[in-house]
Amino acid sequence: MVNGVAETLTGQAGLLTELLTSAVEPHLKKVDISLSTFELLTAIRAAGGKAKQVDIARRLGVTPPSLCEAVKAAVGRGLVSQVVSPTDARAKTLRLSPKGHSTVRNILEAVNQAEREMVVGIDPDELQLTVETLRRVNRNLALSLSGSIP
Amino acid sequence: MVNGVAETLTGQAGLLTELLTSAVEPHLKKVDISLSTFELLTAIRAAGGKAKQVDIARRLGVTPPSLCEAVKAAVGRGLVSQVVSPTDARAKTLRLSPKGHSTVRNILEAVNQAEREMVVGIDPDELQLTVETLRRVNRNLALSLSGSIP
DNA sequence: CGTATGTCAGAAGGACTGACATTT
DNA sequence: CAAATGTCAGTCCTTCTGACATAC
Repeated sequence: MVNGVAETLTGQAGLLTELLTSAVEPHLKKVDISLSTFELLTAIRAAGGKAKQVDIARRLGVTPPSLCEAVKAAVGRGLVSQVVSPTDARAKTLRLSPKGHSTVRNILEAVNQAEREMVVGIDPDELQLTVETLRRVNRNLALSLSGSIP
Repeated sequence: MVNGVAETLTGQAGLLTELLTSAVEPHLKKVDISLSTFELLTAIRAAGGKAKQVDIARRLGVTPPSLCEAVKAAVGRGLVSQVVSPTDARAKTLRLSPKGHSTVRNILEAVNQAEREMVVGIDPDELQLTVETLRRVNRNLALSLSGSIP
């Protein structure tokens, strides 16, 4: 096996994201929100009320029509508001409503608690080193990825 | 921020799996196979020709009817063969055909190359420690997850 | 006039639930 | 007879592509 450590590394990283998703799912179900809707809300939140729909679509990696439907549903549920841009009458900027804000905050609180529990009993320096190593791995991967596009 | 390191840890782990998926996607498209089909093939391969459909369904986390359709498609494309179990006439065991085997092997080769490239220039001991840390994090997370089910 | 933005309409993929035949 | 296994039928959700109106 020429590749053992890297294999287990990706395996454990994948397992981590899978477990974290499992930890969040019950809280999403509790407020009857799908994972993709949650990602939409966090993307809007991260953009800070300054993003047009096309920007959010790019950030989420979906097409404008797909985002349009998702936004329509979120608006219908009172989580998001659309505002026509003052500087461009074609564009609509997205903002979280108060309800949307509190919903995201509640779910993120659950995520944070899972994150706190998962590092119990582990040396902070060791964690820091792990994060650094993952960063370097990701940089390598992103580089070899962008290099293979042409 | 009480939770900084853990946040970035999950962020970097998520980024790693995302990047790895991006690295594999072109190779899947090249042989016109979806990610879910690829996961089906690897699950069958990992089971070593001894698994019934219901076992594979559990491993993949889907319902038996869903697996049934996926299997039907894979059989139709000559990637998988169904064999009625000698010991239980209700059950069908799944095996990869030669074509299925070579398909999986080709894609895994691409995955392995991406994995090799992503650890270039990183100390093997550091990688080993990172894997160990991730294992412990995952164990913590799995525990707190199973503990919150009742 | 060509481009950008959002939206509508139709189609496709993937998964689910419920019902069912067969076997244990 | 009750449970397990695979399958069929129908539905739902999500995303996509293509076409279009409006604004830049």
